[in-house]
Amino acid sequence: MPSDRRFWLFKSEPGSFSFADLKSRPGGIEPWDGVRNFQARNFLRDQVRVGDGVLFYHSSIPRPAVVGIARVARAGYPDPTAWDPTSRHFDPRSTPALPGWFMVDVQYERTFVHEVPLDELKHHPELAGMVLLQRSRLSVQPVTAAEWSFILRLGGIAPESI
DNA sequence: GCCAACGTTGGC
DNA sequence: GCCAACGTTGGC
Repeated sequence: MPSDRRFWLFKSEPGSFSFADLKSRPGGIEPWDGVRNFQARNFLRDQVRVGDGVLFYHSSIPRPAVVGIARVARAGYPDPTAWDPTSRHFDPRSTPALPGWFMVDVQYERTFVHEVPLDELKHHPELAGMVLLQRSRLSVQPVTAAEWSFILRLGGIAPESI
């Protein structure tokens, strides 16, 4: 594993797009479009790199949880749904010449042996600094290497096996 | 379904 | 540039 690998947490409502949906995609790859928050956009455009680790989080369900991991298959590129008038993510301020929104591709990697629910994340002092617990609404957020390894172990995955 | 948190918009 | 209004997210 490259030492400069970064880690992220991506949120998705499983009713719209679930981790099982990701797994079933050809090659396990999904274009992560439609992000319309400036802070998340900046991460996608400037910080997220190929090979980075992604915690896949299911939100807006009775038991929100990290359910598995993915990796970044393609780094930031312009999100074409922004200039598609038929898209629910259409934004007329963004054009192919001057794109306003960015996306990455993610690829399925491993399903956790045990889901790690939000309630459990909250109860580990090691995770008290997680962005998820402080700015819960951010849909793409950084995770530290220590948080990554800790959460993988909670999920039943040996971090050194990834 | 409620509502708190908070990001975004727009009037001034 | 401030800030009130508004819209959205997401836990519960």
